[in-house]
Amino acid sequence: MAADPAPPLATIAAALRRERDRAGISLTELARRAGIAKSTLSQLESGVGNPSVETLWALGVALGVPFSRLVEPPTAAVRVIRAGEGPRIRSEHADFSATLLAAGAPHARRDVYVMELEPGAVRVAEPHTPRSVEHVVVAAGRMRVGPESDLVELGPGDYATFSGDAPHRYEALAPGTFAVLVMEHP
Amino acid sequence: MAADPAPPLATIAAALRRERDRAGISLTELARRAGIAKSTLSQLESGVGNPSVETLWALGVALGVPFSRLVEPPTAAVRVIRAGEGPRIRSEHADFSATLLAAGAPHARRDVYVMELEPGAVRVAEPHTPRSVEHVVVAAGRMRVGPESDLVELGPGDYATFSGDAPHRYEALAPGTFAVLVMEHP
DNA sequence: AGCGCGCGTTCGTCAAACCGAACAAACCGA
DNA sequence: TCGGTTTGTTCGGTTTGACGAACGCGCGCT
Repeated sequence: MAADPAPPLATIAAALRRERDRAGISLTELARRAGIAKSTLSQLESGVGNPSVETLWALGVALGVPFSRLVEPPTAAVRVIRAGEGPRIRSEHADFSATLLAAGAPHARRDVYVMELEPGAVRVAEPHTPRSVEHVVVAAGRMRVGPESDLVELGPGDYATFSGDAPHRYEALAPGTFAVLVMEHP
Repeated sequence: MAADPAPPLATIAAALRRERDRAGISLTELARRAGIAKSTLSQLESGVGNPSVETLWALGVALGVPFSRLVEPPTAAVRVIRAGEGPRIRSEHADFSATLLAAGAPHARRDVYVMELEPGAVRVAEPHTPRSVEHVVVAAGRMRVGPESDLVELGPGDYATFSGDAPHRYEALAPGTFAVLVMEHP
């Protein structure tokens, strides 16, 4: 249960590079924003050296990413699991079953919502945090959800997941629609 | 979207102490397991000093906790949010509302399930991973859930969360009951 | 070309993280 | 009461991470 065996020297280097050019800034600029010497940053991105927490923290802040994105390895669009589909776990002696919809991304932050909406109204969400992922399970009613380019229709028990960093929508198709929404941002 | 303003010098100290005596081992012992000098550990728990990533990592491994539990602030316990309660986000121009049920624990792994069960059957779950947390939102029907010591009854839209490291149960009270279950383990 | 600017790397210096040992205090059994 | 053990803290010495300056390179001006 435990532990991460490998000291993440290389992981940090990779994460640092990745996040930096995602932000589209130069090494020099990042060093300036983080208030650290660019020589230090250079070495870190080269995979040598073992930064102090303060240093790495400053970089996390400057990059606008949660600290631990820099230290833990990376992760993984659009899937639908219809009610009754998906890997099922059955109890042998009870009327009970559970379906695994999404295995935990190791270090994602996930917020759980209940969402209610009525037909006619369309909620269009502007893209948020890059690499954020949304999960929806419809509890009652019907709804159309997903990225604008790939809308799907869901009924009770249906599950869908898609990237939150593109424009997407929620639209009820029946009165009394409500759903459980899990927003996962890295 | 960003950032954690406060450098976590003190957070680390606190987390270190907390996790260590949760493990029930002495400072000396922990230092030995982690392969660091006990003097170093002593200072870290005192809140002075700014550990290197390698050092902190070694401590994380020795304690059997995911690295970032040591650097991010702690979290919470057993709560019920009834349908319609809780902080609500309303759209001003649509029949839409969302309720935040659980703010993301920074680095929890969360698995999302849909669970169906019929009355008469009781699913009793043996405790799993320490510090694991379960979230349930009932989609349809009624169910009784929670730790054996504190069962609560939920209807459609109701939400409950509780610790998964104590014996707990799921029990349907009405036919056609199904729920969304989020299991979060650190 | 010649110049200036910003990029990222490399080199010496200094502060500090880490270490090992020595330390007082608390605890336990004889 | 008195040794022996274990607790966690404090004290020099060594290693090393972070800094600033200097460097080579590439690009866009004039």
